[in-house]
Amino acid sequence: MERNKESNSNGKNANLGTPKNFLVPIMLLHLRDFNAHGYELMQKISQFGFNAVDQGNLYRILRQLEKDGKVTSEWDTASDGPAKRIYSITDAGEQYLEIWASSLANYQNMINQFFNLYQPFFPFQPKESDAEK
Amino acid sequence: MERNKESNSNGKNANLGTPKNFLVPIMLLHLRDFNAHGYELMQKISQFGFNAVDQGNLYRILRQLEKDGKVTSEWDTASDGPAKRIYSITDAGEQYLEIWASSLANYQNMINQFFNLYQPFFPFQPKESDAEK
DNA sequence: AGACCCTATGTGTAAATTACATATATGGGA
DNA sequence: TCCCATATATGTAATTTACACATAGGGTCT
Repeated sequence: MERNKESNSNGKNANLGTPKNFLVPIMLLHLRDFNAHGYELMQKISQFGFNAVDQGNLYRILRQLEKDGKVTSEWDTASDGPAKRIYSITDAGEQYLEIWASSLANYQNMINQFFNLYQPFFPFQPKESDAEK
Repeated sequence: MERNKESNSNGKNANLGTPKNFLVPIMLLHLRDFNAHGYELMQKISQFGFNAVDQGNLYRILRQLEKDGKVTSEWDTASDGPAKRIYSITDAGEQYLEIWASSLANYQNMINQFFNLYQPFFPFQPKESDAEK
């Protein structure tokens, strides 16, 4: 059966235009500042501006990043609760984050271009609110 | 056989983080300003900041947009060369473009948040160059 | 002890999206 | 005629995302 298309009948448009793999740089960015396990990352990231983070996806990405040598992990069995897999970023991971940053900057420019063309007709203006007195 | 992963051996990272369906709002935006056929759109858009536009993808998107009632088309057999399918945006298309705009604004904020956290360590700064004198 | 919930990490798989290759046709110029 | 630029389109593999589900530790309430 067919899944809901973007614009479904109830008018909710959940996730138009989210960039591919956007979780990747966000995760690496957090891991650059502090080591963390998946569940912890998930909570921090959900306060980042996402509607929701798919945990299955998040754990899968972590495993893939590890396979690619961009993060490393080890079990923490000492602290309370179920064992946690603590992730740390590697040098390769930081370099990869740099590449991501330049890519995001590039896309940022595209969005700006979009709004440059868009605004003349419909002055939506995302931030930087009006108040021209 | 497996396709190239993002970061391939020669260091070229073609398309990290390109947003999903980004062609859609760009195309609608252009169609809002003037009716056009696919080939024409492709050329204008390739000057927008994309490395390359997949024409198969572009034509497929146009057909899908038409199926969804966001654009309409008619053949132009009068002018030179092969027949062109001229597309026009509909009211539904313009509304859809609005939704896209707010979605892109939202993502713009996320990127800004990203750079707010990223910069303290690595002052990449996408635009708005330094010169603090 | 058993039921229940929160933490924590994963796998299975269908759907959606993108990338790459290829097919077809018109018309102009050499 | 052959080639090239224009113009539209399909086939299909690879990638990415979404949604469902599985497993397990440890605390609390009864």
